[in-house]
Amino acid sequence: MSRTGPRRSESIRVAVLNAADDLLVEQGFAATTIEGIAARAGVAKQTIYRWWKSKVEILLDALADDALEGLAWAEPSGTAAEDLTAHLHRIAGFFQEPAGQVLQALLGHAQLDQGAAAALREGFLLRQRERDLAGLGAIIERHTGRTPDEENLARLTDLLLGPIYYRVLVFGEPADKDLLEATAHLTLKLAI
Amino acid sequence: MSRTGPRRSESIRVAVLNAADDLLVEQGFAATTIEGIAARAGVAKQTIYRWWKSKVEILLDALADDALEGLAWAEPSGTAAEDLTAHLHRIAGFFQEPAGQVLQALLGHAQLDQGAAAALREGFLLRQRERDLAGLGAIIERHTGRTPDEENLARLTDLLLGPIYYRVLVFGEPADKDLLEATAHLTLKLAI
Amino acid sequence: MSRTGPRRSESIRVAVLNAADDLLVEQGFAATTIEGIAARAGVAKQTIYRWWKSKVEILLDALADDALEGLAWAEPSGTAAEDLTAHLHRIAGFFQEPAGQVLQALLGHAQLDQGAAAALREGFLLRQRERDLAGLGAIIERHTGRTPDEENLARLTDLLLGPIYYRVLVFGEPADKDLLEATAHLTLKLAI
Amino acid sequence: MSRTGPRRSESIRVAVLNAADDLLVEQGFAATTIEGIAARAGVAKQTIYRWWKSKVEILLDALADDALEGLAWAEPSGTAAEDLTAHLHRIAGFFQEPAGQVLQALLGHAQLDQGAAAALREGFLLRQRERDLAGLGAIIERHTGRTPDEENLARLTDLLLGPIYYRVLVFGEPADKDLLEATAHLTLKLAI
DNA sequence: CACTAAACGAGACGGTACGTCTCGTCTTGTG
DNA sequence: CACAAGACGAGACGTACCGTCTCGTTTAGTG
Repeated sequence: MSRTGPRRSESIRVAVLNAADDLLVEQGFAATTIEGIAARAGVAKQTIYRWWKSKVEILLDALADDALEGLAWAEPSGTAAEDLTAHLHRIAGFFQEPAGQVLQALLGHAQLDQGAAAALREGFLLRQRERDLAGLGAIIERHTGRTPDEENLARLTDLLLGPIYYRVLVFGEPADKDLLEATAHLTLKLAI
Repeated sequence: MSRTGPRRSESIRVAVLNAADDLLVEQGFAATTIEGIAARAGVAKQTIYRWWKSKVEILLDALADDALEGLAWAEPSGTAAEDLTAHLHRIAGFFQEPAGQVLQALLGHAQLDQGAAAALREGFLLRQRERDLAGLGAIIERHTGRTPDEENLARLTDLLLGPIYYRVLVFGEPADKDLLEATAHLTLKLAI
Repeated sequence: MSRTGPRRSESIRVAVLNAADDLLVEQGFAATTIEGIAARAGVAKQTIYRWWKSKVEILLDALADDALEGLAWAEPSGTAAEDLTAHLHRIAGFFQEPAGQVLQALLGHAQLDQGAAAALREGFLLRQRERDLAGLGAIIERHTGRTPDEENLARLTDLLLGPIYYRVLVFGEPADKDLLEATAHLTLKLAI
Repeated sequence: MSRTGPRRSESIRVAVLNAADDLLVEQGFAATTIEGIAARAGVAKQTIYRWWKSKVEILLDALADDALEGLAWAEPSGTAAEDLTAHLHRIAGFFQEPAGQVLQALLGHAQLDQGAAAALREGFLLRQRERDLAGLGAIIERHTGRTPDEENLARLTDLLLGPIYYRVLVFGEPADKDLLEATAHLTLKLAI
């Protein structure tokens, strides 16, 4: 016997996530307040508090939809170097998009708040880590015929993704083409 | 003709920087408020606002003293690989110390606030970048006898430091020994 | 042709009135919210709003049953002074009972809300006024053989009841025995 | 050594009391919210909460200035009956003025809230009671040459003021001329 | 004995005000 | 004139109820 009464409104959920996204891109993280989101989404504050605990949760929700796509690995389709370089470009481009800015903000906030850090990890980063390991593993396997062991794969992933995140998070600017290619080649060199 | 009246009190400056440092480590960035710093330092709020524009500036000030030391490159003293690995360990250790936590917090906040990002860049990151370029350049030069050109050196620095910052900023945990060594070796391989 | 479907549930009506009564006595008027009444009565909010417009209406409903009895005039049975004094004691006692507290709260709220004042007047006070006029009139008539004219009777009623309400509403405490007796005697003195 | 720093702003105090007064008269007690008072007075909410605990305290403060004057006893100047009647008219008129409406609202709210009742008692009613006892006592003394004992005086005061408050608080309308005169005469009759 | 049709529980929703918190500015008197 | 103390305007916080609304479910009658 399912429960009675009205169900959670999907249109509200979407409106809130969009409002949060928009505010973050337009005004930045600090100005993205629950009140602001509520006003922008045309929704009562209490309605937001009913479904989300904090703006971090909202942004995490918003991220879940968009980032999985933006950071997805394409099917291997060329040489290993081409595939890797293409993926790095994909990442660099992602951080220019709204969803990428959301991720960047959440990563920033995670440095300042243990709880947010844990939530981001559980809600997004670990999942993404799996996909990164799998994506890189698939390319290596296709190229060498062998599946790298877990430990090596993890290390290779850090080597591959480290520099690009470093440029974005520390210097606030996307990595340039040459760096991406160098990173891809170097990672491959170690992988073989 | 020098002006009359009391001059800026150095003891207040130190008390404020220490209070900020302490609060950040003990309570985190969000709880490190100007009000809190003032109370902890036994100083009036207005006095702080007279000399600093924001808590970011205070922390930047605090960082200036400590981080330059914590992230300094030692004189080359062994093989290139040894020197690089040692420096990476130094960095990893730095993020466990108070000064490292201040830097981490400022990097986090920089993702959320354009102004803070610029201030951090001007006040610390660019200076540190120079030192990283110089430090890595010196090691390569000692090993190969040749000075790498600027472009290559920048790329090598990103490859070297990227993974370690990636692990700290994205996963909130220090890079493990193996990753550090792999990074150092790989960077060297490309450098030669 | 009478309509189909379930009829208004009497048990709900009683449960709501009791819940309201109880809450008022236990928690006070402000804490007597529609939500609280609904929860206490085990009833949906909408069900309450279907049958009552406000908590004032609910309390008025609750009063209707009890207060008519609590403020009723007994049959004249002794000397006029005795009867009057007895009735005043009845009133003083009434304000200690739950129903009396409900009336007191409604009188209080009526000072703050024109609509509630009107509702209380229509729903209770005017009816009670009639009964007070009649009750006092009957005693005077039995004592003097004459029926006082309306205007005089109204004035006498105000003189009789004023002090006791004054003590309750202004000082929050029941009138003492001596005041009640003095009031009764004085009213009689003027009546003759 | 007196303390440093800014002092409480008297102009703010006055602005808040006036705003509260105005709102109460224009919109009623329920619509007289702290937020509304703050907005109307051009003052931050926090500033209100710094100096007053609730809107009741604000209104009490507002009352303190005005009501002492509005309910003051004039110097005896005619016959006792004239003086008493004049004072009753004064009271009746007072309830038509803003200050009177404030008192009426506070009396109303006192029925609903123990704390407010106590505050009203302490902050106003007891003081006023003293003045009423003294005022009536003075008139009686001038008329009879004797000072009534305390107990009698209290009873006489209740008899004198009861009916007029009764008409206002229970029926929401001022007592008519005849009732005031009858009350005054009757009280006097008992006093002698 | 279906077939209405309203009553009912549950509770989501847009609002308003609450009382609290912290911000950055401004004001006042002391050393 | 730097400083402590702290009042002040501003505005977001998270909570409590408001009164309205939408859902299934339950409960009479009517045909």
